[in-house]
Amino acid sequence: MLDVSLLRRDPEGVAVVLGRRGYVFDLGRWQVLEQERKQAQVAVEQLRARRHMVAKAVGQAKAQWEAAGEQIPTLLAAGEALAGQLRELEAQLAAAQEAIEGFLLSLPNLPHASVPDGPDDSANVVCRLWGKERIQSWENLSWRPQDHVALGALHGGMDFESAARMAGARFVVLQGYMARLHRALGQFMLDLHVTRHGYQECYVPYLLQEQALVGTGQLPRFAADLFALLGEKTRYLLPTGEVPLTNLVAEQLLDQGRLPLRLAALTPCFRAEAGAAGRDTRGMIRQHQFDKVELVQITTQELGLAALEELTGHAEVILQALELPYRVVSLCTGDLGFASAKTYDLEVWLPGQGMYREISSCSWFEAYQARRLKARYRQPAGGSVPVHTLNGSGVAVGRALVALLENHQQQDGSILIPAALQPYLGGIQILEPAGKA
RNA sequence: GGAGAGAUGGCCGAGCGGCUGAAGGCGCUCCCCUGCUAAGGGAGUAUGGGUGAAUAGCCCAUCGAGGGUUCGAAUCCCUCUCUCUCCGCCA
Repeated sequence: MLDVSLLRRDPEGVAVVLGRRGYVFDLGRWQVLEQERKQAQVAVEQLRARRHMVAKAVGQAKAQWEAAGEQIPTLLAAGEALAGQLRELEAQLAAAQEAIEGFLLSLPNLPHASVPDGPDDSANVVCRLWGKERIQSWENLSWRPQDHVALGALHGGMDFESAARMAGARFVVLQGYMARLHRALGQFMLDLHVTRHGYQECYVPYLLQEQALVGTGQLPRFAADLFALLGEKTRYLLPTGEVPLTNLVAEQLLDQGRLPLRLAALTPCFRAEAGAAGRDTRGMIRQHQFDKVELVQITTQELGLAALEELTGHAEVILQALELPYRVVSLCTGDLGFASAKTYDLEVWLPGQGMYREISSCSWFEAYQARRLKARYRQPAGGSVPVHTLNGSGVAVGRALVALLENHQQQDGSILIPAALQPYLGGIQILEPAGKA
């Protein structure tokens, strides 16, 4: 949610900045809503003030019965009339406020000044590249690298058919060392962030109520991306660990000394992928269910932007440790997520497909989520202000598995295990295709 | 699932339908005192909103949430949510 006082002070300026991300701010509608709200509010408050006076006068008249007792019936009648008027005006005010609330929730965040302008992902800016030599070595190869689906078939243990039979499209069953490799990746990542980057490990609910998803910005706009559960009370499957982790500070007033909070969790994620019909149907790239290590930081206004660089670096360490080439991309205004002020995507190189694919997305929400969540901190000078929230994948487990298979394959289809991961696989250094060893 | 108790400010905790935005304590801030520390004395200390040039006034809202009764509700009634205790069941 945007800062309401900023909207009141400078709606034209807000319209310009929102225009950078291709969002058309309805200035006229905002002004009408605001005027209606203001009118209704002033009227209601004046009436309430009069009601207070009357009610107080009744009390005083009763206290001095002999002197003022005869005024009571008049006062009661006046009060009754006021109460009737108030009822009507309060209904008007409530309607006006509801309209404003809905309007505010529908507005995306303002892109930060450092975000490049552009209409879509073609205008994203590559900030840096890691593992260039590795990518070049793929180009000089005498044999053709396979994609992870082919490698999965070769090794066994990656079963899309069984998954489809029981769950439908966009699911997978992993078995044997594929399943173990998947588990090892998640454990390795979470351990690294906890022991080396100072994140607090969290275990969180996977079923969430509407309010939590409104807080982080998935609702009300993106309900179609979520899985909702049937039942007497609507709950949603988490689309990302961001939602429970960030909601940890909802409705909280934190001491500045406790910030920044660094939180991490390994959770499944469930996405309806409603807008992606027919896209990435092959393999494990785009699934309805996947695991992800999520990093969340809760910090101050001063530290917000720097925390984005730090958090992105934390995600990069994972890819470096797994020896996976990647690039860091600054999303342009047109590609920026709804709630984000600035986002870096980490795109891993997939030699089997000859392209980069997103494996992590690190975003700084400024105070946008915090206002929705009512998450504030107390400043030493006094006063409380909304926190800044950030999150990033550190990283997506399924896609990491894909990247690992494709990047560490040998000509015979065997997979070399990076040194950092070996302790999580009982010291195994190489996975041989089924039937070969 | 059954029976009962509860939800008040940063925290703990009092609160008769009107004079309670809310006693008292803790914490915090400032001042005084003591050579340092500890102890002591004094003052202050919620949030959001409206109207203001204003971080000045004045006004409104907020005592878990939402309804209701009333001229007037933290206080009475109803519904919901959550917490606690006991019983049952369970990984």
